[in-house]
Amino acid sequence: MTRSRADLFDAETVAMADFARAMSHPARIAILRRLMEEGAQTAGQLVAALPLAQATVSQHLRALREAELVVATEAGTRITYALEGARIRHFCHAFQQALGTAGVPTEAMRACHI
Amino acid sequence: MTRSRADLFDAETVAMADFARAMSHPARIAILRRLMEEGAQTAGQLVAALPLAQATVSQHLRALREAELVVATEAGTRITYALEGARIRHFCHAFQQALGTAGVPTEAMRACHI
DNA sequence: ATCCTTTATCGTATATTTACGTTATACGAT
DNA sequence: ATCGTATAACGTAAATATACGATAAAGGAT
Repeated sequence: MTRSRADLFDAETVAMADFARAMSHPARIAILRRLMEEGAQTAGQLVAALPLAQATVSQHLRALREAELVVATEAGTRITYALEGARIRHFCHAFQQALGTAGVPTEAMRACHI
Repeated sequence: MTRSRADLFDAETVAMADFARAMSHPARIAILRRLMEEGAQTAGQLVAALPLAQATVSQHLRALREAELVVATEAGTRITYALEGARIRHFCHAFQQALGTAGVPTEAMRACHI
């Protein structure tokens, strides 16, 4: 990957790839799904819920923070994570727009019963 | 990643992560977007459209094939790639369902003008 | 038969990711 | 002040991903 990325592809394409990459590990998907289902959770709660060492979960949380898919708020010694709802929705929508209608019969085709 | 994956996470979570991983490189996003916008393309057309060597594009196409996001059909010496529309739609929908409504005000909240 | 085109595969160098033990930091409780 | 808890950051080994030249395989054209 010598020096590819922003130089070689347009910004929108790179942004979509970065978003997908942030989601490209089961642990990170599991974290996001859990935050969605249970609401905000502390790092410790997430560690307890995942089959990985604390250091590893912390590393995945950093990746999600850096991709701005979650926000962390400190309260004393605890750190609570919550979804960046707006940003996640934005990208789900972008994917839906860009790719989510692939091969869907058009109005005209359906009108003709093709 | 010593031996994680299917052992440690549920199938749905792994499937979503695998889909995201298949999309996690700008070249692969660019390929998918192009197939969406221009319709099916030969490998050669995709090579011409991307700032990467033929071998590299071929490798990205294999990744997309293995993730079943595209299908290849041979015609003589040419190989034409097309989107696996149904599968892509399925996952765009799955992400929308699982994460795409994060932080959206509920009916009840909106009714109360919160 | 020979040559050219098209595309996949091989080999390989480099970069990135993942996992985890260990250590550092910072807060709260005693 | 000391100790325990909660978390991030460091260091590092192993696995994967990325890029690309070179080569192989298979059709088509002459």
